[in-house]
Amino acid sequence: MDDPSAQFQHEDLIDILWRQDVDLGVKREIFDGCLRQREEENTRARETELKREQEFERIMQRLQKLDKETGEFLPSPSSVNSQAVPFSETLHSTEFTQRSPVTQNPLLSALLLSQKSQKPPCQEQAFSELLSLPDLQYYLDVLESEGSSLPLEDITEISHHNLPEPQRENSTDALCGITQTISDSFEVSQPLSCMPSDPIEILETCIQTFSDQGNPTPSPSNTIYSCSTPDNHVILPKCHINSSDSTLSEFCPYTINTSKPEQLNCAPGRDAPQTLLQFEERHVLLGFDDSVSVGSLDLETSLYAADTLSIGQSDKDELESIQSDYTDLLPLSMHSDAVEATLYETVTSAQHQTQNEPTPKNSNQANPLTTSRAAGVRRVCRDEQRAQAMSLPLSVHDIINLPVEAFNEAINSYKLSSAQHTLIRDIRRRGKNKMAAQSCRKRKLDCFIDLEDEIERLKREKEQIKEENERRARELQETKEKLKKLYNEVFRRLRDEHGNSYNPREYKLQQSTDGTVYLLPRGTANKTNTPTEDLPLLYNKPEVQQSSFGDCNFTHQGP
DNA sequence: GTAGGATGTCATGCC
DNA sequence: ATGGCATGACATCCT
Repeated sequence: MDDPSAQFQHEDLIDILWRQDVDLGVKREIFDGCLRQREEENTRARETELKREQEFERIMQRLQKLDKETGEFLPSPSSVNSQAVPFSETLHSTEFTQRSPVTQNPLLSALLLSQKSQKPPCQEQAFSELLSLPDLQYYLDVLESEGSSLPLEDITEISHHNLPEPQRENSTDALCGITQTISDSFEVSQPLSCMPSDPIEILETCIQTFSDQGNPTPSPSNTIYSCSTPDNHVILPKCHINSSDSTLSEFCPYTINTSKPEQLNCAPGRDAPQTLLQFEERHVLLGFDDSVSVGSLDLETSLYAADTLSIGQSDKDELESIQSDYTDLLPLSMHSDAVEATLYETVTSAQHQTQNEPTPKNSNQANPLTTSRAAGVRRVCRDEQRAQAMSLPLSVHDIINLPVEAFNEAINSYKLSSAQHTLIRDIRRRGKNKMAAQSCRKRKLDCFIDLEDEIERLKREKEQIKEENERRARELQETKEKLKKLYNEVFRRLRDEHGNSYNPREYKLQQSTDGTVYLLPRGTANKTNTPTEDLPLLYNKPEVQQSSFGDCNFTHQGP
């Protein structure tokens, strides 16, 4: 401490800290002795290193900012500093010394300071060695000249290429050493956002970390904030995610799973809180975004938020998909009529509002597709909700549509309870019957349509037949008229052997089936078509007789 | 409040 | 015997 003013400030700070703890029985020598012993150990080297540490601090700040490339949400510079600054600097913070229960406890404080005088120099020694490297100095210059926006890899690349050949390997090693040292010190390797924002927690973590230096066995507190597990599962105490805990949501980009996975296969309890909790955890496991999975409140918020926006068709489809997912995943225990009505109101409200038109209540202009879908939201999903509630291993679609053999193999491959077995059979039966009913109704409708078409066709055919009949009746009438005229003409020209005409009231003409025409006296009922010998044969085959009646041949027989 | 359409579900018979 | 299909009847929901 060559600078008298700096030393005065240091002494002043010690006095302030001591006065805070004097009521707790801490002697002045605890502070003074430890610090002075430490000051004696470091002396001038410490002074120069402090400068470089400040430089390094600046570097670390910029390195944290550079981490934008990973898309990670970085903590505030204060928390970053808390990680990057050596532990001795942290202890000098008045905020920590005033607030931390560790430093407020004289025994812990003394122990802490004694550890500080022993352990931290190892860390500081490493920093000193690193910062004393010539290539690191070059790296600092590069940082100064290139600005703070370069990613770490780029900076490494630049420094590596710009460095003289012998220094390149050392520079890379130095950077790796820096990052390794930091990660070793705090066991925070990936999302720094998972570090606690509370300085007290940071301090306690650091204390535990430094206390465990040299002990390879990870203590719970050592790994409690570790975010670098391979499967990205954040090891944290129970983390309740809800809309009110926005801070935690921000600082926990990876959702936390504290339940065993196999628990999700168990049938959920009937009590709503537990079901809701499992519902949330299921979302967590499925990797849903927090904004969607935080619960019904947020979903409703998102749904209603969509109300105020003018969204396109794709958005509407997505919204409906979300709604479908939501209703599909809604546990059966939540499926009371009230909840159902509320849900439906929510869904239909969103749908109506997204169409930017007034609610078509009791209006015939309601979009049939929308209303049909709205009804379907409730109806179609019942079995899906039951399946979800019973944690059936097959989807409803598969349950219904799989062939019998595949279906039996599938359900035999799982160990299902009797309730699950019954439900899966019922779902298949209902699904099959549902499709059968739909096809049956469609057939019936088609049948009605076909019958109506047949009725129309038959009506048209009937009209045609009627017209044909009328036409033929007219033709028949005309033919009859012609025949009557012809008959009268024939009868008028007919003569007996004396040249007298026959009386039409006494005789008539009749034609047999073989074409022969007979003159029959009226009142004679010739039932047969066979000509008799006593009947006058008026017309016969030409070779039999010739008569004088026109061009016809008559056979005349007297009465 | 009521009528009517749409749909789901059950019961039953048949293959 | 079993499963699927067809269909009438009823219930429910919605307009």
